[in-house]
Amino acid sequence: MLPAMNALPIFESVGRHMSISAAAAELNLTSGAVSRQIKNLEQSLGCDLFIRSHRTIEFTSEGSIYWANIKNALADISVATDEIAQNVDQKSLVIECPRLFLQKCIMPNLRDFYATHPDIEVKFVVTGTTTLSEHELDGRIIVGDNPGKSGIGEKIVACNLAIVCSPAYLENVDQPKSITDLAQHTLLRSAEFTKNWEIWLGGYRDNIFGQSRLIHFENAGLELTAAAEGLGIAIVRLNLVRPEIEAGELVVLLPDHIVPDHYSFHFAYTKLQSIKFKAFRRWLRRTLSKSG
Amino acid sequence: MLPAMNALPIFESVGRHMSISAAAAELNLTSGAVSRQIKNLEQSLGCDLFIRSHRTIEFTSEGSIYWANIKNALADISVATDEIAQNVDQKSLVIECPRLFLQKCIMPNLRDFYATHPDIEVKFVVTGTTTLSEHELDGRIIVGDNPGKSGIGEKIVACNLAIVCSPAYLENVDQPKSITDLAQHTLLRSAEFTKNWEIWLGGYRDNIFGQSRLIHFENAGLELTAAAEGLGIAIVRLNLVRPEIEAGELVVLLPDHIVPDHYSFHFAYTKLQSIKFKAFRRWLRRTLSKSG
DNA sequence: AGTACGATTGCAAAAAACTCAACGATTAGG
DNA sequence: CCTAATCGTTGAGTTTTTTGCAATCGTACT
Repeated sequence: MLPAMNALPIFESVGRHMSISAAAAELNLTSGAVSRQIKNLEQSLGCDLFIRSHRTIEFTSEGSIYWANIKNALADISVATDEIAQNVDQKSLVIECPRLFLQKCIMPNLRDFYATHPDIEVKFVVTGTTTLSEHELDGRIIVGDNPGKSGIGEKIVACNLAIVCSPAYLENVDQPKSITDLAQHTLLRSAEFTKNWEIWLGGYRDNIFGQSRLIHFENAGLELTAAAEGLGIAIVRLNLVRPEIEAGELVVLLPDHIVPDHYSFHFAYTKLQSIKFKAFRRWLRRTLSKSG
Repeated sequence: MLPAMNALPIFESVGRHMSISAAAAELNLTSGAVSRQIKNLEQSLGCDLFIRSHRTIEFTSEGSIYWANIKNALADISVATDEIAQNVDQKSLVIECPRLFLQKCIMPNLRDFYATHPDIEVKFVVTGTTTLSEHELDGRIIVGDNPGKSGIGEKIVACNLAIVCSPAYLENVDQPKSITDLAQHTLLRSAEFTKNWEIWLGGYRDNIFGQSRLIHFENAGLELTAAAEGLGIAIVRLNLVRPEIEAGELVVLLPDHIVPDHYSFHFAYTKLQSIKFKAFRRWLRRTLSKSG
């Protein structure tokens, strides 16, 4: 009689760690999911595999015997699989994304990714810095929804547009109370995303741009630094500067006027057949849904 | 590296039969499902396991090696599982159902069930013939929906009420053209389901019963036999007499007046934890959705 | 007593597996 | 040569299973 096959690797992990939560961490699952799988396995077998006490678990005699057998069988399967599997996935994943997104959203979490997926190598490419053809790219993170492309595009995290400045900047000028007040201010602008101000200002665009002082920067990172230095008002994607806001280095102006937007992740249907790609996508979505 | 575990028993079966459809039959799946599982396995491994030609498949060299290894590992798992699994399921399933349903719907298909599940023993109990307490029963098939009971109840097959007689009966009398015409006829009635005529006649009940000739039988099977012998008009559940109708032994009278009804299957939530129960339920639903 | 930690569980969401039906390719029979 | 039948594959939609989240339980430690 064969048991629920997909519960076996989970059982093996739980038995090795002698801990539901440790197994969950290893397998990138929640402890609830692992707990259920074990429970289902036990119920289908008709006998307990673990004795639950306090906050630890230990094998029953059946569990101990079963674990040893399953461990060996899984090892055999693993060896057999490695023998014939030619890692289509051997080359690294290539993901394109905007510079600030890479710095603020990916980098801080990348250590976690490599910790849980030591076998997967990901290469990030900043949008616009290289000319990669479509098929050299495994996935692409962009602002908004990609129009007119085949494949899958999914929203991964909000990146609402807001305007910010440093507290120091406000010491010298009147705090703007409405969009029209911005005509009296210094607006920081980056060449990378020239549209952001236009989108945010909407109908006020021509009016404001005609009167306010503009300072241009090469990229959004510099714009942000300038804002932190008190040079003027920058337009930013809110989720990218959460730490600076929490630290008090930046404050959101006109918080009632925040324009919703989001990043999305795009890739070809066929990518879903790659185990490594799926692992990365899973991690990406999960990481951003927590931090975003 | 571990592959998709639940694809392995499928792969083993396909390799043993050297046929997608034979494996599908063995596993109670459609060939499409099996085909996909194999394809997914191949894609996750990054190499083909079978060569598809004409309408047959054969192993690739990798497939052949892999199959032998997987077969052994699965055998190990199976042995290990049998070692510790104390078949909670060892006792047979007990299912209660109406007599005619058993004869007409279950019996004709039971051979198929035992062929695909030689390890599962099912004991059928005719409703009303024994007094089994609730917890001795694994499931119950009844007409209509079970009111006021906890657990799961699911409609499994239609059993619309219709009236029938043999062609021979019609030779001696005028064929009824409306419900009121039944007053001039002989109505066959069984003690098992006394309500059927009442339900079917609805508002005409008192009127018809007062005038027509009634013959009572002990059970629905006798009533049906009597109808086939030309003794009168019987009320039956349409799906139970489909063979007789197709063979011309019975004809449906007043086919515009068929009262919809259905059998349903009831059981406790906890039964879903038994592999054998789940296999039976699956078979039951599938069999009846085809034949019903 | 209060807090902390690991395991469990109800519920809703996400993912995977399955069925159905249509289709393509090939073979056997007429 | 054409028609019917068979086997495997595929697209679309549905069902089942798995999972995450968050609340909860029970015990140990402070």
